[in-house]
Amino acid sequence: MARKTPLPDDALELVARRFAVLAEPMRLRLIQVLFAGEKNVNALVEATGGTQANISRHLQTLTQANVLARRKEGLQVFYAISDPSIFKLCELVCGSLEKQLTKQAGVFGGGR
Amino acid sequence: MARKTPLPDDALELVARRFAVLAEPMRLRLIQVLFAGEKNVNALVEATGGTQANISRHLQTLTQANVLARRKEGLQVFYAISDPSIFKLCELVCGSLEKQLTKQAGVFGGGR
DNA sequence: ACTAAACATGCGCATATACTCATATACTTG
DNA sequence: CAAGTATATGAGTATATGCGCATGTTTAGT
Repeated sequence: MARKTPLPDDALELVARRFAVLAEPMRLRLIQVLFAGEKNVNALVEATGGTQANISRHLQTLTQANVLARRKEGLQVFYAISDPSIFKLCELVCGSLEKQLTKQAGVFGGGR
Repeated sequence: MARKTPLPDDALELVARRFAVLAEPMRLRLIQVLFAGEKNVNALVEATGGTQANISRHLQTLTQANVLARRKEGLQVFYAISDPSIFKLCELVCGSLEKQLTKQAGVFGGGR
């Protein structure tokens, strides 16, 4: 992003939208659960403890942002992470936050 | 983030907040301008074309999130990027978006 | 002490969006 | 075709937040 030409407003809004998609705890929870692999909606509802309607909406948001991929199989719909950069994104943010929080309490599990 | 222990809700909210800070075009604009180095508020107002009040608020948000560092010098206040992970974050998102948009129009400049 | 400059902040408005409830749609099975 | 299951969506509400306007606060100069 250290480019000579500044990003136009259109591009900035796209980047902002991208970050906004990741700015909700429930969506992060879904992403985290999907790190283990593809899951159908019902499994995600149970894993997250959310309501079916709400989970469905979040899945729609994540899919429209091309973060998740949607695969329909009979009655069920399976979702999976489709953008590999999500892994690094989350690692970066977690690492940065851990550094910041080292001075304070340990909200994060153990290490790394 | 592919850890065995799932992140607790507290941590997820922290991560979400982190992303939310980066989910505003004007804040991204500020960050982009600051990639070139430390600047005072007036310079940032002129560079972004925003109002002084609004820029000041965004700077406060970014500083509270430890994305920027604040340095007071006489009448002026200088801001600079304090979290180096911001660079990689923006690169990752931009790269991912460019890939997605390759099929469509070229909103981005030339492409690194 | 007064004035001016640089920055921050209280307040109100408008908009966005996450959530819940109820209902609709799509598909399978009998 | 009827009924049931899995998922999606429309409507309404509550909360959050970005913006503009006006004003407050801090510091420098005379």
